[in-house]
Amino acid sequence: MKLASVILDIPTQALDAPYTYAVPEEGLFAAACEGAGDCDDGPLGCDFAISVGCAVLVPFGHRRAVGFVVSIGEYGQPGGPQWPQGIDAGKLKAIERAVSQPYFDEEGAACAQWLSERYIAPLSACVRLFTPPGGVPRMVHGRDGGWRLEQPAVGQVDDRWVVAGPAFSEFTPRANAVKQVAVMEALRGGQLRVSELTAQLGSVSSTLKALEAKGAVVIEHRRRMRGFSEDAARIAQRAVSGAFGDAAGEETVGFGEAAGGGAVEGGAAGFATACEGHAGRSCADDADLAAGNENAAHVPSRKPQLTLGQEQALDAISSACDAADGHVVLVDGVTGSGKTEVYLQAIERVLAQGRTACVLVPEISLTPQTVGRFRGRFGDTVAVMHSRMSAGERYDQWDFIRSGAARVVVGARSALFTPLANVGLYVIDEEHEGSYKQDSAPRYHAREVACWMARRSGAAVVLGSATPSIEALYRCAKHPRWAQVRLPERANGRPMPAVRVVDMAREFAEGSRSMFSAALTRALQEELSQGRKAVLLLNQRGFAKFLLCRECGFVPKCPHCDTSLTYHERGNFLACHHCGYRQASPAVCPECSSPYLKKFGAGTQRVEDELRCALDAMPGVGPGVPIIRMDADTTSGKGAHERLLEQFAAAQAAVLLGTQMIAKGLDFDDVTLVGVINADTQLQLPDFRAHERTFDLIEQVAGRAGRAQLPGRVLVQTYEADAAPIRAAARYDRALFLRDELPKRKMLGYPPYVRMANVLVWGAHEADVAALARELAVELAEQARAFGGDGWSVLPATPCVLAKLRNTYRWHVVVKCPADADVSAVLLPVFRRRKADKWVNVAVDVDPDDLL
DNA sequence: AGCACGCCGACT
DNA sequence: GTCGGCGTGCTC
Repeated sequence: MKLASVILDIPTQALDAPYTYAVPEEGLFAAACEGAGDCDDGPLGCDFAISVGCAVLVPFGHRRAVGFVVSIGEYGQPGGPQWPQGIDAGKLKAIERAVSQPYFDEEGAACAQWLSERYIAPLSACVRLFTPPGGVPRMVHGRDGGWRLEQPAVGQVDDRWVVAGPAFSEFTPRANAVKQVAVMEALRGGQLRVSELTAQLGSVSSTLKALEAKGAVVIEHRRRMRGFSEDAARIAQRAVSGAFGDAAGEETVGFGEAAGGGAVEGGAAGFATACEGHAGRSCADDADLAAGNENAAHVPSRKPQLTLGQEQALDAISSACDAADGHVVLVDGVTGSGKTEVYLQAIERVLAQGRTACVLVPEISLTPQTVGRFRGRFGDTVAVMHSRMSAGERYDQWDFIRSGAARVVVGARSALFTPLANVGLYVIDEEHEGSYKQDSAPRYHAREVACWMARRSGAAVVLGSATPSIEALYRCAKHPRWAQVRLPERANGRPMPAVRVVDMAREFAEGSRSMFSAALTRALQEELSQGRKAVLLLNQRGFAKFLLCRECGFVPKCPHCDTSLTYHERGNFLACHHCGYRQASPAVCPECSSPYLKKFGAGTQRVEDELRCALDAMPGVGPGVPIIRMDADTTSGKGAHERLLEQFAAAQAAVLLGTQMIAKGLDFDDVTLVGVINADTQLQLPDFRAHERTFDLIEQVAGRAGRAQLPGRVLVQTYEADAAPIRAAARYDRALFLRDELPKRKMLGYPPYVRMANVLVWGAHEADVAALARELAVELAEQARAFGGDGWSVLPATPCVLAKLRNTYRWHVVVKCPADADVSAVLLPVFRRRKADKWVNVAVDVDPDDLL
């Protein structure tokens, strides 16, 4: 008997296990659709073969449910589905039918399984990562109270095209058939969309019908690829206005050609052959899906001469690829060292071997410029996947990947789960970025998933960063499969801009109350009055309130944890959210007795107002110099991000004022000044990664200045001028930073010296939350003692730093174990046997990015 | 006794 | 997530 293991698409803890069903013999073959009247299941209306990765309809209790097949095979076959415990043969039900094409293969199923165990996450959530954007079939309540299967709203869209028919050349319309003449005339220039024809000539439907009956034209339905041409148009515009990607040592590669436009049939053939599986639908013209991005056609750009460092990096990557065992190469290169060019050439080699490449980029740097660099080199074989695309665009890209025509995928972390076959190389750019960690279940880290996938499939992983994570550096030092390559020089030979640290405590002592120091004000005036541009970074991360003495820079710290204490308005006390220590809030600075103890936190809006006043008062600057503000508020709309950058690029002198999102990816030749308004906020976050993030941020943002011929300078305002991360960043001295940071991490028990799991507990009633968190802490401690052993510890349950968020109270329990221990394996049983609580939620964050 | 409600467990 | 079984407790 053939069995299938099915994960139900019902996100409930009680149902989160594989269910075994019998596979009906006829279900293994796709039955051809008999006729239009037969199927009421939506647009596809056809049967699919039951195989791994399919959505299937299964009987479940008294109803039917949708699930996903994760394994299939003859009963008893090793590795195949298990016979369910306590179920006798008669009780085993059969899958009703498959309701979709396969979304993933056996490897995808294995990955979902691994994810659920590694990140202690629901299987259904892990499987869902692999499903196409726009959704999957699901059971819904009908109006009559019954249940019916609903197909996803998002699917493919077709355009109707008019092409010359078999009798095109012989046919001459009657002279008074004005529209027919016009249509025939228009067609002489080539095929056209019906919509274009309608726009030119008005209603043409009856005309076309008549022409089609005569055989003069044929109306074809062809799939449309959404989103492509708009993207390409924007890239072209950008190329003209002169702002482009991380392209040190290169001209505006590829963009110039793109601006010219013109249709080229690129990469289409593969899609046409691969799409024969679309049952019951004509897909001969799906080739157009790939070719339909008319404006996006690129002439492959020429390769620039590599620097010695780039050559070495490329060699290391080639060896990693040859090893075919999940080797990892960390490309540790300063901003502007030409990491992207290394990726491009490494990908080229992988493609030449017939394999594909998956490139991950942080969401915020996934701009048209970034995509343009890849399309410039690999043309229409590049698929793109990120959250700012519409569901339709993402669906089309997903399907394009599944067709096999896409050879390179560039996307955010979720691009790992697209159906790209035969991946030979995973590239993770800006590897240190926090956005590679998903903040909902499964809380995976893209780096870890890529490494797992690479190991399984004999691929290699390239990590790139100017500021690699401490974890990555540590693994390069310890792990035989990890290697590090340095690119210490910019590809164009320009020096890194000088960084000056401005001591704001001293400024304050000298009587300045402004958030802009005298040095920054002077620098702004000098640069802007000469028609150059400035980027100001407002570091908003770290909105947890803390106290800071404006005279000496003192910040109250926890005596046990070396994290800053968080200020609580209600009750006026300071608390450590790691160990629970608390003390009354001091009235004056404990160090210098100053009464100027400031609660920290300032919004972009306020900074913009103050900056406006400052600029208006400057000789040679004044109200004519625009301030372009980029933060979560001003970039929410589709394309807003690009629009703001275009404004900045187009302006003469201008200031770009923004949060984190301006720290990377953007690259303007005429930016000569970079200012960090408040380097401290992040530094003082009560979190173990606070110093690392501060160091990273300054290094990253410094790289934005003086990238071309004009020298750049960087001003970093801080109340903590002596703090190691700031001093080290100002000198581009990572070793100095690590000498300060690593001993602390080791002593206090933080990564990379330990592994952690953060057990989050949240709910509407704090008492319930606290009680459950304490209960869990006890249970986890017992489990750790029994199955963990030496080097394991479970910290007491405490409120999170962000103790109340959107009206829910948050507590957490931190588990630590040795760096080489399997924290998930020990904790998993505790959470698998736990029943869900009605009022209080629990989630586990394995290898958390922060403990907030 | 008859019924409303809520909790618990099954669901392959 | 949904449903049915069963216990509790209230009402006729």
